[in-house]
Parts: sequence; structure tokens; C-alpha cells
Amino acid sequence: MARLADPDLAVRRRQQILDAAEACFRRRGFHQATMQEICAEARISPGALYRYFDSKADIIAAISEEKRRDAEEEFRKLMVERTFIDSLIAVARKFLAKHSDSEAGSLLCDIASEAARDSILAQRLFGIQEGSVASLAEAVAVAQARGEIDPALAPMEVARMLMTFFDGISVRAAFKIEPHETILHQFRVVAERYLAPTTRAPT
Amino acid sequence: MARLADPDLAVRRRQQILDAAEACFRRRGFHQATMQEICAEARISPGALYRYFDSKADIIAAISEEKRRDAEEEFRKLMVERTFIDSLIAVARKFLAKHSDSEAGSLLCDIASEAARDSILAQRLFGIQEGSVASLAEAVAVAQARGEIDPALAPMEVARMLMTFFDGISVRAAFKIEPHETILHQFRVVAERYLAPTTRAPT
DNA sequence: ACCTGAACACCGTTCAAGT
DNA sequence: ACCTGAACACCGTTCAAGT
Repeated sequence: MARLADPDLAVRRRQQILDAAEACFRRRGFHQATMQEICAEARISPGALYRYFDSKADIIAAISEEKRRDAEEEFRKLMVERTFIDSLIAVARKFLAKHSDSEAGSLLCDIASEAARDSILAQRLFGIQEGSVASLAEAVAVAQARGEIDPALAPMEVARMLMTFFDGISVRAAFKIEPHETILHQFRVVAERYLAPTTRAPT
Repeated sequence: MARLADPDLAVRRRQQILDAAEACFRRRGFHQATMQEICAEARISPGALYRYFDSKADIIAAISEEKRRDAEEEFRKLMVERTFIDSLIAVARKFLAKHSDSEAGSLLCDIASEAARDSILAQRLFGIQEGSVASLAEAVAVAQARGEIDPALAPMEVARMLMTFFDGISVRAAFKIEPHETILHQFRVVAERYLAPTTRAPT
């Protein structure tokens, strides 16, 4: 990528390309969409595009980061009001809708498989997801103070496990076979039993 | 794919191609590996290869099915002896090792993203995974009889949730950042609390 | 400085020609 | 019947030439 004179133009052009690329990916998937299509959608020539992104993979990386950031915001917004579990299910429901709606279901899978082969991308994405985990952990701590979650559980570990679950749900959603409400109901059972303040009878 | 005279040769050729393809995918990933490489590895010409598989995606589908079948066998083998939870952790450990070892970590992600875009493949893979879920559910039922798992839980639902978790763990493993034992420890906590026969105090 | 678009190397796939 | 390998259409990327 070349040095740029007008940073403002650069920012605009990048966004213009990213928007076009996302539209194309959404329609045809990561690997099916061609650079020609992206260029046409962005109304820009291939040569110009390569001034702003090193490669197709670079565009993928940038969009992945955007997505992860969006997800983090989603978390922050939903993790207030209601009980913790209800918020959690609401987040999961949004997640499912997003991942099976249209052809975008494969996005997380594509991103993960890209990250598996590119450790620099993996680090970047992991860093961003840590943001989500941290804000989720905060919500856990608050819920613990409210007595909704067992105080014996470590908030960060809970947050990480819930995030792992979300990833699993995304994979399942990609198959588009089971009804969402079935998955959500099962998830609620897991979450309730996992998180409940157990005043278990002594063994 | 053309009609074939000698079904035995066909079977041999298909396996020969699948073995070569898997070696290539393992080295370079699904989308990086080229048909030329696969042909070279299989010591066969492109024209010959296309007698046995319709497309690269078709090879991907066949390998995906193999992988899912292997996973099912793995489940059956491990889900005996020991306590249920210990078996589960052992399975998860094997899973993690397989998914982060070498460049094969992205395989499940690639498969899932392929399935998201191809509903016929999705159906085929889902059917195979149902086999794993069913045998896992059996193990759950046995553990319930032994008093290790709360009898109030529906075995099939538990099996499905645990499978969802495995998918999530695979995605996380693809990033190759966190130590496996950390993930496994957290997973154990979830499994124990989720499955434990709760003699909870009444609210 | 920024852009265009033909050109390049290479991909997955096909098909005329061999045995 | 089964195979070969050059050829085809098309991909991601580059770069000489324009403004």
C-alpha cells in the first residue's frame, strides 16, 4: 500500500471499498465474490483499489474487524436492563438471526478459517474480541452483585465460555437446519444451570 | 461424473484422490491448495480426476463427510469407562489437539462455511453429525442411570448442546492463542455445573 | 497524487486425442 | 473404458501510461 497525501480521501476510499466488498460478500460469500465485482460495486478500478488494500485477504481482515467491533457494541447495548440470562438469550437471538439471515451465515466461519491460517489476523481479531469478553465479564460481575450469578464463578472465565458458546451457535446456525427457538431454549437451560447461585445440598 | 464400468477401480481412484487432497488441504488449507497440486500428489491427470469428482467443492464435501465420520468413531471409543465428565474432557482434548495441530485447524471452519452456502452439503453433514449426537446421547443416558447426570435433563438436548460447545471450542482453537488446558479447565466447570444432579435448595 | 485498464501469471475445468 | 495434457475462461494482482 502506497503512502498517501490526503488522509481524508484515503479514509473515504477505504470505507467505500469496504462497503462494496461487504455487499458482495453478503451476496456471494467470501471466496465466490471477485475483485472485479467489488471494483464495479465501489465504482473504482482494480489499480485504484490496490492503493488502499494490499490484497483480497486484507479486505477480509478489515471487514472481520468491523464485524467484531459491531458485535462488541451489540453486547454493550443488550447487557443492561432485564436479568442477565434474559439479556444473554436476547443477544443469542440476534446472533442467530444475523448468522442465518441471507448468505451472510458463513461470515464468521470464513473469518475463523482465515484467522487459522494467518496468525497476525488471529491476533488482531482476538484483541478485538477481548473487548467483548471484557464487557461481558463486567455484566457478569454486576449480575453476581445482584445475586443472579454464583459469586464463586470467575467473571472473565464465564465471559469466555459464553463467547465460546456463541461461536458454536454460529457454526450451528450456518447449517440452517434447526429452528432458532429450539437452540435458544436449550441454551437457556445450559446458562441457567451453569450460572445459578447453587445452594447445593452437601454431598 | 461419468458412468463407470469397474466399480472397484472407481472406489480405489476416489480414495487415492481423497488421500492426496487431504494431504494438500492439511498443508495449505482448503482454498489455497490447487487442483494441480492434488493431481500431482495423487499421480493422476486433471482430466482423470474429473471423472471421479464433479468439482473441487465435491472433493471438499467428501472429505468433510470422512472427517465427521471419524469424529463419530472417536466419540464412541472415548465414551466408555471413566466418569462421563472425564470422558468428555478427554474428547475435548483430542478435539483441540486435532484442530490446532499443523495447518488443519481451519478444516472445520472451512467445512462449516462451505455448508452455509450449500444446503445439500449442509443436510449431508448434519445427518452424519446426528450420528455423533445420538451416540453421545446414549452415553448421557447411561451416566444418568449411574447418577452422574441430572435425570431431569433430556439426553438428546444435552448431547446437542455439548456438540455446540465442541464447535465453539474448534473455532477458538483455530485462533491458536489460548493454551488448551485453560480452555479445558473452563469447559470442565461448565460441564460439571450444567450436568450435576442438583439437589438445589428450594427457592 | 491519484487513477485507469490492459496485461500477467495462475486458477478450476473441459475436451479432443490417445491407448 | 479410462486416461492425458493442452486449451479455455476467469481469477487476483501489477504496472505503464494518463490526468
